[in-house]
Amino acid sequence: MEYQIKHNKIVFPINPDFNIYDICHCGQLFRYFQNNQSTKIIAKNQIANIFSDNGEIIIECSNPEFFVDYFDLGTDYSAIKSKLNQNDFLQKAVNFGAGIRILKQDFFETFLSFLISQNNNIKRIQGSLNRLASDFGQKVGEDFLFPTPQALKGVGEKYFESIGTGYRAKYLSEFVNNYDESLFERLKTMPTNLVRDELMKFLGVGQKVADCILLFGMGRKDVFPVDTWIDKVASEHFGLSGASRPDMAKKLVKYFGDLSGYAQQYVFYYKREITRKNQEKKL
DNA sequence: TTCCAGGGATATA
DNA sequence: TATATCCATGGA
Repeated sequence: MEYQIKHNKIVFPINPDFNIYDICHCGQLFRYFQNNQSTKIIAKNQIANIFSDNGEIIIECSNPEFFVDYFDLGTDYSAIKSKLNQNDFLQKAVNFGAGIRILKQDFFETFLSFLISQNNNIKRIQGSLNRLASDFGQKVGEDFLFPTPQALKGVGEKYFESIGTGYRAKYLSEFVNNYDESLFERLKTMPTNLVRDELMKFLGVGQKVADCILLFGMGRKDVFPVDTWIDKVASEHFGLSGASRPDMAKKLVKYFGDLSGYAQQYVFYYKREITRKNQEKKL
């Protein structure tokens, strides 16, 4: 995507390949805050305010290079979408969530976020993560950055229970106390299947959580995380009814190849939002 | 009140 | 290897 960096801003024309509402609501990040005027995203130790003005999208931040990478601005999403459009269901999903981008999020933050996510709902995940940030993250103005691994060293199960993570508190405590900064460096050049095996050695990490960490925290697109929503779609629209979730993931990756991660996000967002809107109609 | 949420650990066969 | 049960908790 064509963009310009001006002082503390990234600027580009409003276009169909970037929609901040789609980006925030497609379930890949949890620490976003929206009002009528703008959207604030806190990612790792960086803060961005995103708004539109005079036909342009403006991403205001102190570190533009960080957010050029974060929003994956170097990737041509039009090309990806036109390939996915060859599938009928994907065409609807892509049309619905046309402004999605797969964010390149921090490994440690993604790991913690998706440990909390299992058998949980997005509202509660957001609440837990924001309480974690306000208790252990650096304060910048009225905001809190995501806590560093060092800041969370020694934090116990009781604390994680107190921020509403339920039975996952044990997983979180184990992770922050065993986390080694060299982990990401060790994994980042390994093949996806081997990385998945390594991630699944952590308590509380199964294939789905591992695949989310691979997709959102390691930039791997050859994964298709299968959660309850993807399970429904795979059963209803891809002829995979009755298959186990790992089997669904395997078949979906075989079909979508290196575009799997993108396809998964469009499908997840579409299915979840359509279901939510249908439920609102019934009220 | 019951069901569900970006599932996984554990026990059992 | 495959299936059944249990796990905290807030929202609908």
